[in-house]
Amino acid sequence: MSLLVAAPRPTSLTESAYEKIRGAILDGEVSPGERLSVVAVAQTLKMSRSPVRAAMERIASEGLLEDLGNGLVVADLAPDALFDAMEVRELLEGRATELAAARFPPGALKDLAEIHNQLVSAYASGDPRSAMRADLAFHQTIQSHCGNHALIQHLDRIQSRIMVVTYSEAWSVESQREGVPEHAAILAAMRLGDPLLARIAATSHVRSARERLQLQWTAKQKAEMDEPTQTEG
Amino acid sequence: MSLLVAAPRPTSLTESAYEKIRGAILDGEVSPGERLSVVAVAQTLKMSRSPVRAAMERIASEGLLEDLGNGLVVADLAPDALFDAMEVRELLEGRATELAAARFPPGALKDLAEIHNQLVSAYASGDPRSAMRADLAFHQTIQSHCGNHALIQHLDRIQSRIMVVTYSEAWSVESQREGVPEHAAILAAMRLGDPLLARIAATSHVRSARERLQLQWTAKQKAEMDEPTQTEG
DNA sequence: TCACTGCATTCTGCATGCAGTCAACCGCGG
DNA sequence: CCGCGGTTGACTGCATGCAGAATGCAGTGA
Repeated sequence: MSLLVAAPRPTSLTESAYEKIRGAILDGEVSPGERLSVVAVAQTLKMSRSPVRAAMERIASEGLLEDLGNGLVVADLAPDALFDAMEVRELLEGRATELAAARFPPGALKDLAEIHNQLVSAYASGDPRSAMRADLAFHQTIQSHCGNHALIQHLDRIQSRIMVVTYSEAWSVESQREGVPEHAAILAAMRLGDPLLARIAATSHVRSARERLQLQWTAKQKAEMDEPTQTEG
Repeated sequence: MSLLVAAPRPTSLTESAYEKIRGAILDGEVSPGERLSVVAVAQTLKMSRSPVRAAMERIASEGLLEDLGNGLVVADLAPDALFDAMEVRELLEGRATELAAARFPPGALKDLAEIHNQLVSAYASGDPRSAMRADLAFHQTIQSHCGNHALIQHLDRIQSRIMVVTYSEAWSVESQREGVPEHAAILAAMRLGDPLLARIAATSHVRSARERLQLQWTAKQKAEMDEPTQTEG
């Protein structure tokens, strides 16, 4: 929900609103481009505008909402920006996985294998939402043991932004299925406790994911070129 | 001031407050640990509490202010956290410099050389504040040409956090003087337009800076061990 | 002298009023 | 039928009121 960076118990209304709104965005309940008005959300959440407004501004500063002069819309990422973000993630994730491999506790290793199994079965049963969740949990479990909090924070943020976009139907989760063997490779590297291998596995996994998205995008572009807006012609 | 991520003209009071407060923190006008109350700042800035509060919450979400239950204090970083941040910066900066080297425009090259000269003369005249400013400008000039906006954003944020701490007197700017030849190496790599060389130069520069800070820290620790708080003994 | 208690001040967090602004919609003229 | 201006509605941004909580201080008692 709040991805990885631990959130304190919602002691204030603002905190509560923050978690709910952010959760809704990350869960794909509201889609990129969709507009969120303070008053509407405040009514839904049954609180006044102040805490809602504060929460939304905070989310906006994290890049999940975009301030379009009037109102706030769920942030979308142009394909190029998405690929840029994936590149940053590749860097950070590679390092985090490397660090984690050197100090990964056996208990977490079991958890990781379990999550991996969930991922596989989620794909088997054709449940993309669960698959994305498991995918995220897989990476977060590793990251949480890297021992560098700044690294975790930045990964958390960039993953959030990526997730919001890839949740949307525009990016078929299907193609990410190909990432499963790559996950297996990462898992194996963690089992071996081999930092270098882990880093390579993680890095190439993220890069492959990006390349799949890019392929998908160019294919879509081509399709639109061949068949322009149906209203025309 | 706002480091790198371009800020729109302060069209709203909130934006104006944001820039002023953030600028004050980054310029070291308020030190880590210092407390900022909304009402006090609002009076100073001659506006109501609402925009000030919004600005401060935003800055807090960026990690420059810390919410200590009551009030907001300028964020400090424990030494370990600082070193962690430097490690992230090393990763990102290396990549950004590599990307920039491959596409660095000649005009920017002149600017970069100019900034480098400013840095050198700032050290020569013993002006640490100007030196830090020039140091920052040097890296930002490079980063701004890396072509990856997400990368720039994350670098901006992590540099901000690092700056706030290193501005404080606890970290002698003096030792950073040793970084000058490293800057020269980066400049040379940019002149050559050699991405790999640029990356190595940038990476080792940041790593060296971190190691200098670490040395300084352990030395300070040792000194405190030898001579505990003067009130004792 | 030191510890404790009660008070007063101050602050945060939230609610709400108000003005300016933007957008959509409707009706009118060409 | 289409374009255009006016009107209405809604929403944002800012100001401010208010209750609860925390903090610091003064005064008292040991």
